[in-house]
Amino acid sequence: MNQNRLKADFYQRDVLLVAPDLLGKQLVRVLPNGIKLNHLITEVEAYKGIDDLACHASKGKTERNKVMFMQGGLVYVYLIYGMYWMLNVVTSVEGVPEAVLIRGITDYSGPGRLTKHLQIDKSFYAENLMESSRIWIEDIGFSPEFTTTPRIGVDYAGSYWANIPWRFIVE
DNA sequence: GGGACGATTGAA
DNA sequence: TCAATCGTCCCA
Repeated sequence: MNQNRLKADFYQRDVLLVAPDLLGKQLVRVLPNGIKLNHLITEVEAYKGIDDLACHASKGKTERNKVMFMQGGLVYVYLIYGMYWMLNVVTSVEGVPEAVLIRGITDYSGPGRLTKHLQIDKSFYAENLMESSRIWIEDIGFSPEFTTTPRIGVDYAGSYWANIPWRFIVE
């Protein structure tokens, strides 16, 4: 089993290649009680490097975002508005801070709603998707059509970065 | 030590 | 339209 699990060669590419490629992939989460949850990824956003003013890495490396500077294939989670955990997948190679925010999966729309369903919290910070036994992503041979739009909730980044079409949504 | 703010959500 | 709710970051 798990021969379909995505590995380093998938994650350690440019975030603008990885983000749309994650659409239609299967996110697997094994809960503490052993229940296995499977959902297809339906919506993502790309956050790319220190120049992208909407990306947390644009303010330099901090305790919160340091995992973005590590190798692709790790998990970046952080708390937003004091109550929602955001699930991100780190991409590219060590030293290049990029990540994909998982904004939607089948049956659950919204980044805060899906992490609540999947029981994702701070304990997943820097979790390795290529080795973990409680969360990983599989290729089921599905590459859906998708559309792009500007990213959500990043108006503070200025018109250029707030309007660049780096949100990817399954049709 | 203090204060402002955020890659959201659901209810009014 | 707006409150909930708190870790992180920046300034003093």
